[in-house]
Amino acid sequence: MLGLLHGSPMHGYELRKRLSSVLGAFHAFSYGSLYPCLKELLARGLIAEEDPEPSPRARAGRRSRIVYRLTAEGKDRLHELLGEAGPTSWDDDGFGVRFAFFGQTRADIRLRILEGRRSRLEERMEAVRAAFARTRERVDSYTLELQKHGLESVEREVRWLNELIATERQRDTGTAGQPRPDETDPGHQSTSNA
Amino acid sequence: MLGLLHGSPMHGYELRKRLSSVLGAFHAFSYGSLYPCLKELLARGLIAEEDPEPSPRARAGRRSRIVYRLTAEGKDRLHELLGEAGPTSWDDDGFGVRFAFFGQTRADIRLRILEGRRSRLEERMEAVRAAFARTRERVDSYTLELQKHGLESVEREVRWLNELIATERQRDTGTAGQPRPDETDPGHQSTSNA
DNA sequence: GTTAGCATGTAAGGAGTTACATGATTTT
DNA sequence: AAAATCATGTAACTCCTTACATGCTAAC
Repeated sequence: MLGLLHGSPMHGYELRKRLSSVLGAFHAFSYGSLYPCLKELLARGLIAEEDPEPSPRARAGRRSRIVYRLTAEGKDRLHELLGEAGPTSWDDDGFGVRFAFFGQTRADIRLRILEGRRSRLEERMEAVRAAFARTRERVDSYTLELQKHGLESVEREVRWLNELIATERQRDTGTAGQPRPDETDPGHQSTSNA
Repeated sequence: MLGLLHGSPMHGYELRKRLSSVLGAFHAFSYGSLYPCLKELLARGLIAEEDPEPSPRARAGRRSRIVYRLTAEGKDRLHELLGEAGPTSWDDDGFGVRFAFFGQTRADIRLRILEGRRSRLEERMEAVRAAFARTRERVDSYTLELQKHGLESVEREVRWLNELIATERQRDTGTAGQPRPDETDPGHQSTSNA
């Protein structure tokens, strides 16, 4: 939520829609948790109500939408969270959220997160492969097929991470002094950029 | 848990280890939920305590391990659950569990579950692609890359399902009268089978 | 005989959902 | 003006985890 509000001020209802679309693959939140969360962030001073700009046509008692914006403290906390190491940044959700806001993250931290995620996946692969070897003869072929598919998915993600890491390194060393604001896109093939 | 106990009677501690290895990719359970669950299944009569076989060396008050076995009612309930249609059988967890016990599931139900999962994934892909087209120009390249990777993962699973479905259909029509207990393995490439 | 790991259990609490309640704005 | 949808919020509940408490069994 802090990450989305960093982009632009928003009200809760829209926040939820964006949450579903940006993090849709990982997680969505119901209003039952979203609004209490906004409340707490407000109490902690990380976000603030945008005062309703006194535009010509605005009615006095207009209190339907409540637009929140990120405070300076909120910005600090956001970058603290995005840069945080540890288990929370390696699991599916934690990594996904951090990656989604890579655009607002320092290059060295990006690299650390990508590498952390890769190590974690490699550990998991080793564990699965070990269990694989141990139980190979005792499980039916469906279980085997499932495990194989899972393993290949993880292998695929590791290859993806390798590409991203290579691209990050290249950008780091190759264009040290000349930041290129565009061209942030790591080796893509088809998606037409506008 | 019913599925694992269908394989062979077990005590809670071991049940948890198997749960982690079979469903590891999807979910693991802590003892704090496992033992209460066993208790409830016992109360509902779906499992029963295996009476400690009076082996020569067994002491009287031996109450360290409690081995549970599936009752007839438990077996019924298991097959009812595995064959159940609806959302619970299409999400990641639900499908994973059902697939893991395909060996104990009727062929027509297997097919229905595979096809249900495929439809669900295809719906999701359509939704993501739509969001993709809508927001393409407004998101940074990292978000785009993430969505692309997610989409490709789903596409990969759909291809996997297609293979499985084809294999199921083949087995259904091709070898109607002659069940081949081995050769259950659908078109695999590398894994050496013992 | 003491440490390490097996084995069972419970109580407190975190995190999020569902279902409900309410009102404002836009569309038909 | 009715219906749909936008928008905010709360209370009860579900599900699971963490942390703790307890004893057994095997190894050194």
